[in-house]
Amino acid sequence: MTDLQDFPRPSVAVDVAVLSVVVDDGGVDRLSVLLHRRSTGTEHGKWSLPGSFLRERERLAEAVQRTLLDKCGISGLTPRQLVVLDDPGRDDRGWVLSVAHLDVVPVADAPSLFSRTDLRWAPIRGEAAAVPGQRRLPFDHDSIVAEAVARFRGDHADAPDPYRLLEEPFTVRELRHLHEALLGEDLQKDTFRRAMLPHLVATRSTESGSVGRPARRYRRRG
Amino acid sequence: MTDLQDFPRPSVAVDVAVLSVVVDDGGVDRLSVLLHRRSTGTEHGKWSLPGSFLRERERLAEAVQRTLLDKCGISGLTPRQLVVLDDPGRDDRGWVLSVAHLDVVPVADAPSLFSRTDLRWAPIRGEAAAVPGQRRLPFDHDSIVAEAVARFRGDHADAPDPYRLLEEPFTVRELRHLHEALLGEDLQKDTFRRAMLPHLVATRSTESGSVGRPARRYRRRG
DNA sequence: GAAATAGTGTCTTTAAGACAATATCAG
DNA sequence: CTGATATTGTCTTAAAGACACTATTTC
Repeated sequence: MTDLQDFPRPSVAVDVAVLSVVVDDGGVDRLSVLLHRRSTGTEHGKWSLPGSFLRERERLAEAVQRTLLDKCGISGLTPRQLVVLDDPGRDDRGWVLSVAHLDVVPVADAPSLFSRTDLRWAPIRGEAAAVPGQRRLPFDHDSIVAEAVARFRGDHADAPDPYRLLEEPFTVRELRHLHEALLGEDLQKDTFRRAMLPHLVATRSTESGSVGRPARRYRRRG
Repeated sequence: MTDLQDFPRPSVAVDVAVLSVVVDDGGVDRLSVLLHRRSTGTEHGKWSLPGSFLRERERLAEAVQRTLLDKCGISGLTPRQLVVLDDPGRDDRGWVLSVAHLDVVPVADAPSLFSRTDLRWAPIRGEAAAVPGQRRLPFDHDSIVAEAVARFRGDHADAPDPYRLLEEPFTVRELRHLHEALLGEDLQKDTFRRAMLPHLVATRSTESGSVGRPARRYRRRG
């Protein structure tokens, strides 16, 4: 029988690209990624993706949830595995594999993180995080962000808000604005409505208070 | 600075679902997965996916290639990462993470592996490997096979033989037979041709020797 | 009623699928 | 020429996109 002790073992970390749609300085909804920086007294580290090392016999998803709770105070999300980064030179500290993850914060919860100085929402330009004064993210975090954004956008091609950024029930317009923000392009309202309706169930309630005909609210089907 | 020694480290393995299209007993082309069994003298282990432990500072893809060379005598393939299996109880020997991979053997090379008693091509039924006398594969290898098959089939929806099972140049009919075998369903010949032609470039050469109008041979575009 | 937004009818354009005619080879 | 298979024409059907009309609200 193979003895596990015969094999050298790498450190294993998890890194998370936490995405959401938040309002930028110009008042525009933008797909953004949550960055974290270590703060020791008055010293600040570079902005990077939240991550941490896997603990003994811990599941990867649990490690991600623990990381988000410890570093960002976020809970209740559902991480999705993306890819393993295995370049032996990727971390100066030694041989570290990192399992990259994607997770998503509901739009209602995203603004609360603005209050912290060790966290920031960086808008996505193209497929990369745009941080003033910092060209790139450390390690291979830029490629993780690119992978997360590509996966996230692809999943929105035919399903309504599959990551549940919106609280139910919502109007078709809210849904469309969300999809437009995260795809970075405008969508035709009637085509979008017809594509999404089969995946939605109407509720009794309608929007109120605004001008114009009130919009019906929907829930996701299934 | 974080000291890596503070963290317990898991063993990390790679497992590979090697797929190809091979002729079964009935003379039918079938999508199949390559299984391996340990043979010590007259004792035989269960059939399972080839796999091994990651070596110090080794890349995952290299570990896969080394495994295939050592256990199956195969070289020259290009492994693709699928998913990390992280259930702490998945291996009785201890805490072992496994990075599942998909790889593909060209149809021309697949038959040569039939000669070995420690290897076998198991046809895929549904999304699982069918092995007479063995209901399931050990560990979580059945789920790796399912994941590999799903990924492999999905990648064939619009691209001609993306994993390069066929040697160039090939006729549209050979290409269609390949796709039919791995999808497990018949395809309409004219629709298939029109879907694939944009991704192919015609060569000067045509098939010869068979009855009927000779078919033109093509190469993949790009 | 005017303005605004929701929701639908329908026409146009494009793509997919099916069927069948034509093309080119071996014998 | 006959039989076989490749290749293409074209008709039918379905989907996507665009445009405009109708519906329901606030003011």
